[in-house]
Amino acid sequence: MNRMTDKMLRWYARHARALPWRAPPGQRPDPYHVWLSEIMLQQTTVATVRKRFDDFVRRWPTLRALAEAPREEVLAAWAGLGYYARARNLHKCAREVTRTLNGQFPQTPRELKKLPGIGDYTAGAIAAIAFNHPAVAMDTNAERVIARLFAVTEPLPECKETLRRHAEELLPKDTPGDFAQALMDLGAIICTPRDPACALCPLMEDCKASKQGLAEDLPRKRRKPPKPRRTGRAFWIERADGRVLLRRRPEKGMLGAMVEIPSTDWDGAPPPFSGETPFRLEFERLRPHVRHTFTHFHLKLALHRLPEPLPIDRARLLPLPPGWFWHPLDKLDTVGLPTVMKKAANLLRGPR
DNA sequence: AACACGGGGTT
DNA sequence: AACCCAGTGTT
Repeated sequence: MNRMTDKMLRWYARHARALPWRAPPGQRPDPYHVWLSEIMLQQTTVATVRKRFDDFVRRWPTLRALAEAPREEVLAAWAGLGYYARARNLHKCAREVTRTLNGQFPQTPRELKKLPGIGDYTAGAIAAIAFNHPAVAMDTNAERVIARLFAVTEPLPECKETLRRHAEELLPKDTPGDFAQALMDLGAIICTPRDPACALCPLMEDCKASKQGLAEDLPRKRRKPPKPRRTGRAFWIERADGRVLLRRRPEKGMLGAMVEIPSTDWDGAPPPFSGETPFRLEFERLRPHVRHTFTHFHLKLALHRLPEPLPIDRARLLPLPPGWFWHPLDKLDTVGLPTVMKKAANLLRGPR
C-alpha cells in the first residue's frame, strides 16, 4: 500500500464524520442509501442533504417504495433542493433498477453509468462505497486534495485526467470505499478550498503544494462570466373557496416539471402590465419584487394578484390550459414549489 | 469543450 | 458580489 494512502486511511479511521448514509464501522452500507445520498449531494452541501436524506428514507424506506411512488410526490419532496433533473432522474432510475435489474444496483462504474442521473463521479462513488469495487470517485474534494498533493498547476478542467491518474495511483484495491470517503472528509475538514489547515494535515510532509506555499492557490480554475439579469411577472389567482391557480412547468428547462405560479417568460424585458395577463383579468401589483439568483442569471420577479378572490362561478368559466389546476391554499406547502415560487407565494398570500 | 441547470452558505 | 459545494446531460 502506498505510504500516502496508508496515512489517509489511518486519519480517516479516527476522524471520519458520522453521516446518516454511512454504515457503522465494519458494516456494508445499503446501496439504496449510498445512491440516494450521492444524488442528493451532487452540487449540494452535506448540511443541506442531512436534513433531507432522512425525510426521503422515512417516507420511502426501500428502492421499490420509491419506484412505486407517484412522480409528482417525489418531485414535491425534492422541492427546494434544486437541480430538478436530479429528481426526475432519481425516480426514473429507481423504476429502471426495480423493473429491469430486479432491484439490484450494478456494481461496476461502467454499468452504473448507464443509469439516469449517474455520471463519472457517482458511478465511482457507488461502486467503491456500496460494493467495494476498486474505483476512484473524483468529486471536487478529491480533485482539490489530489491537485495539492501533487502540485498540479494546470487549471481545471484541463487537468482532470492528470488528477484521476494520480488518484488511481493511490487507490487501495482492498478498501476503495474508505479511500473515497477519506478523500472527501480530508477535503471537507482539512484540505478546504480557502485557508486549508495544513498544520493539522496527516499528509503535510507528502504534500508538494503545501511545501511550495501553493496549497490555497490550487486547483486553479478559470473565472466564470458574470450573470445576466432577467425579469418576469407572476400572477396570483385566488378563488373564493380558498384555492389558488397553479400549473406544472414543461418537462425540460428551468425548474422542469415543477409546479409554479402562472408567470410570464423570464426575458430581459417584461411585456407592459396591461398586456398579456392570464385570462385578461385585471391585476394589482405588489410593492415588493422577488429577487432570486439561479445558476446562470439573476431574476427579478414582479408580483401581481387579483383585488378580490374570483367567485366560483366566474372561475368555472376560465378555460384552463393543460397542466393548470386549482390547489387548496392550506395545502400549499405540500405541492412542492421551487424556492423562487415559494418566496413569491409567501408574499402573495399575505396582506398587501 | 461549453453550456444549462438551484439553492444555500461563506467571505 | 464572487466563490463554493460528494456533478450530470446536452449540444
